[in-house]
Amino acid sequence: MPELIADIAVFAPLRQLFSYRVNPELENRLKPGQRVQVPFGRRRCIGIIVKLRQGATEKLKALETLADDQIFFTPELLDMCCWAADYYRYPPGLALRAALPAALSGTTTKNPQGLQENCYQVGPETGTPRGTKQREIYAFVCAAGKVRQTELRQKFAHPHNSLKTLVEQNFLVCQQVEKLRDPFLSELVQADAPWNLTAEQQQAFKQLKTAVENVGFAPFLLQGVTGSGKTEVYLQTIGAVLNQGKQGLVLVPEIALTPQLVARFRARFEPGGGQIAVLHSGLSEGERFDAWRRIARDEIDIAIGARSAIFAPLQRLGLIIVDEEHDSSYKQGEGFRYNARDLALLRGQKNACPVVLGSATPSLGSAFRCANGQMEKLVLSQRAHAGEMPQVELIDQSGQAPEQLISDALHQAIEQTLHTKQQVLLLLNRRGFSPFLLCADCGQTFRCPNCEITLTYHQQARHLRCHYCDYAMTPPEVCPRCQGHHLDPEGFGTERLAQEIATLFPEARIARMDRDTTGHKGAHQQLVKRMLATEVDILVGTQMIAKGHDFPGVALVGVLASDAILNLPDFRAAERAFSLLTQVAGRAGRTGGGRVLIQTYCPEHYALQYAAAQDYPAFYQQEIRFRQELGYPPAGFLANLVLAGNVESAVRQAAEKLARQLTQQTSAVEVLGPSPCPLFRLRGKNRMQLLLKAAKRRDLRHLLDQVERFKIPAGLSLSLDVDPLDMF
DNA sequence: AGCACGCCGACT
DNA sequence: GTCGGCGTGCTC
Repeated sequence: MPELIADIAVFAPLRQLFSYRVNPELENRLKPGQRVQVPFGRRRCIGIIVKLRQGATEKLKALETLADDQIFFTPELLDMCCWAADYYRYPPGLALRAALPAALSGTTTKNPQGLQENCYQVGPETGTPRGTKQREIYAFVCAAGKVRQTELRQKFAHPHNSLKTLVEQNFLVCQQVEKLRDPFLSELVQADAPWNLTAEQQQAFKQLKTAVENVGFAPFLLQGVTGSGKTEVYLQTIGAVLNQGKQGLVLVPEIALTPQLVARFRARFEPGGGQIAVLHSGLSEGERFDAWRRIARDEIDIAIGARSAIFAPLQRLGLIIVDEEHDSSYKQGEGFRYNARDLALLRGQKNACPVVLGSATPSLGSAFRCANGQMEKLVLSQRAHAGEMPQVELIDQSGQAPEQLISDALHQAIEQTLHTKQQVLLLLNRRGFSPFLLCADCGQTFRCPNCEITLTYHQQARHLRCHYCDYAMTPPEVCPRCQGHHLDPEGFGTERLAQEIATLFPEARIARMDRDTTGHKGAHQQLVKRMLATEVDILVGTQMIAKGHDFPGVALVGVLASDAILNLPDFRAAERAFSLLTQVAGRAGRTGGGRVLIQTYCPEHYALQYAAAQDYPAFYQQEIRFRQELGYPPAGFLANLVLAGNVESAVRQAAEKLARQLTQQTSAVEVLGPSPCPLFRLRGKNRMQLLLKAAKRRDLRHLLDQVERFKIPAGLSLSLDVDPLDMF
């Protein structure tokens, strides 16, 4: 007797689907993509219906209940997730779970309510409050009407006690409202009309508009030099999408770093009634869930977000934009190791809509696709607003004393720039004060007990910190080995650079931007604002300063220790360096006539040469030849296997055994290693890695099937990264 | 992942 | 005599 069966991806780390009987009363209410509760072993579990079919149900347990009244997976999205789970070798239930906001990924059907917060308004008492602070707050609330506690916290330091008194004395009344602390939505934006396009922008827009109107998958690479106005092309193309009654999805590398981009979308579309959902990391669980739910309820026209927004449940998707598509943050580095840029192309296929990958320095993979005719290239070679491309010079440091951090040429250029009241950016891709503390007497250094990498010295915080696991310790007064008193910081990080710059240019106003100074919320935006208000003359920072924002006042960019970027043990080091240097160079002279000085010990390196010449095509030609010769992506395919465990010898033995077994299987896949991971011990585990390299994706996939059959010894874990971006 | 079963050490 | 350590086995 055939009855209805639901195949369900249960939220558990298991590779198969599980089948359940559907009782007649639920039969008509079920659809693929729904979240349901099922009995699973001795407990109940949440899962997603992947498929409904007819079949024999005798031995099956029955599906229990629906978890929501909405569906968070459209058929296309569900398809994409299942494909991705298979491609990235991740359990389908966990892959689908990763596509949901945290609030829905729990193991119960209980959904969160939006968080509550206090909201104050003027109360019945009409006198004057006693304290100065109380009077200030009271006046502020009188002027503003209803004010949320969040806002008061921003305006006044620690208002809590004053507020309590004001409420007790009936100056204010307090009520609970749903918390809304979205920094993007609390800021008002000014309406903005489409700008006039340059001839190149017009050309690109025309093609994109045609693609948007001819329903169907169409992949594009929008390659535009920094300042060429890619955003305006996005905006007008989205306009065309909305005109078609469809929705746009915009992915950005790190939303916290791109408030300006979000502001432009809001300015363009909100005045006309466009609804924008911003999915950023600053949202609380409840807020994120609300934004998600609004998308699922089809109340949104444009969704903007980082990596995970590729799973936004848009139903009338008409365009996907991946901004700064080369950025490595699109790749999730642990758990479900998907790449949102690659999934964007897949989702475009499933949803039959165009996909635009935008970048000034496209990933080699995307450029390769264009070269093979799999993707159409649109080029913006000119800056949109007057500005000339900056002039880039390489400064050869090889003859210079190693302790001289700033070359004479850079020193002079900084002086000159300060003299003309313009701003300077200095890039040093290493935070902290100095990369290590060294005993001058016996050579003792300090390493992380978990990761064994050297601990970075942070002077301001007065501690040594591991930049991988965040372990911290107070530096000792005397050397623990020889009792000497000469523990000296060696080398430079941004903190020390800022200090050094302050002594070299005592009259300059200096700020630092890196993960240490932008830790708390809003700090990054604060720094950007100070730069824009020209309250800073020299901004020192890590690669963070190269991302996302326009600083019109910057006339000089200096790059220190560019070799450190170039010499990372990774076949993509040159691509990274080229990209970072080009991006940071683009920060100079957005309004014309900027200068970029790159200090280096190997000025002949092609990545530096072509970055200096701003010649992407030439860089691509040379780099792709190298990849082809060695079979690296995009000319080949990689998977990285990592065995981890507490016992070093057990990890080593298992890795060797696995390597032997895989080598015997096939000659179509090269098995490299096993070798200790670049960070052999990370977070206390011993780790060995095996890199699999194949010319054909099929061969690699077949070998990965074998990997899954490998019996992992007790106490060890094996993780698998398909298309790894970095091999740390 | 959970949550059970199972087989060996120190406690009222 | 038990309480409880976490090894390993299973989940439609």
